[in-house]
Amino acid sequence: MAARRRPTDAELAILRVLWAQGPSTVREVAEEMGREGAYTTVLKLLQIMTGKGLVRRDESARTHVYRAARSERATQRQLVRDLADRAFGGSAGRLAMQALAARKVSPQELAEIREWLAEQEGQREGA
Amino acid sequence: MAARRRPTDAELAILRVLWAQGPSTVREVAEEMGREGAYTTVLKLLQIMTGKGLVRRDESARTHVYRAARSERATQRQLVRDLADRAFGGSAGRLAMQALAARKVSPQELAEIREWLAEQEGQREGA
DNA sequence: ACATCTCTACGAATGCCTTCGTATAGTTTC
DNA sequence: GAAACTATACGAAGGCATTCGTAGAGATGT
Repeated sequence: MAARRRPTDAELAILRVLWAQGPSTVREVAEEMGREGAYTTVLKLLQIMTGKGLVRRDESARTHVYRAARSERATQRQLVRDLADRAFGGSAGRLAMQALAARKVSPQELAEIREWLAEQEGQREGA
Repeated sequence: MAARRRPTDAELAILRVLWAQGPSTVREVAEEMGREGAYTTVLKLLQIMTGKGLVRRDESARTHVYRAARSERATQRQLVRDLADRAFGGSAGRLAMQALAARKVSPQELAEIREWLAEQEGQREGA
């Protein structure tokens, strides 16, 4: 198995479009990205990403359709783990704390965290 | 002012040593990093990092002493913001949730999060 | 003084990322 | 069927990251 590398910036930008729009053609991706992506640049990136296994390509039609190989969720988890390892001594908890301190957190997110915390405590008591 | 770029992997590895050990010579950094860093490689990196403003160099002695220009905290915050922007639509809260889901969180970290949450709610009620 | 050790500086090689231009082939329109 | 359009493939350039070798200045020990 190949060691998993994290997506580069340009690759991530493309993945974001694919996650938001679902399977897309080169043109659809390029247009969504606006001036940031000349058509052939996006095409080249998608070809490279296909080689890396970051996206899957449907070649049944002449105009190929690309989709993200891994879910947004899974990719986010990978990126978080990676950052935790590189800059937080492997501690996801400390990373989370920095994230909470770094920006305003919406009420909804606050509720989710409260819920998560309650879940954790429930497990603790249950054990 | 130059736009702030995030430290590369190799740069971050060196910064970790400087944060842990405090101001250090090239040799001290290289030895701490073990076989990962041939002496001149570390030297070159530190020279480049000096140019970028990532580290400060004390040249008063023949053997230069390097220290991190920014605190570990501040750098972590920058990296978290950066990742939030690139992969979480700018939402630090969602990043935090993924971090909490990604790895086991220690009891101490759990306590810190509980504390943070209480603080948030206190602010809300106080307002 | 000489050999030896340590330090910095510099250059160059390698490889990846990103971008874009051009070639080529299939499709549509008149 | 010719022209115009749209698609993929490919190559190459430019830049940055990373690594290491070598040169040369300064210190040290005998």
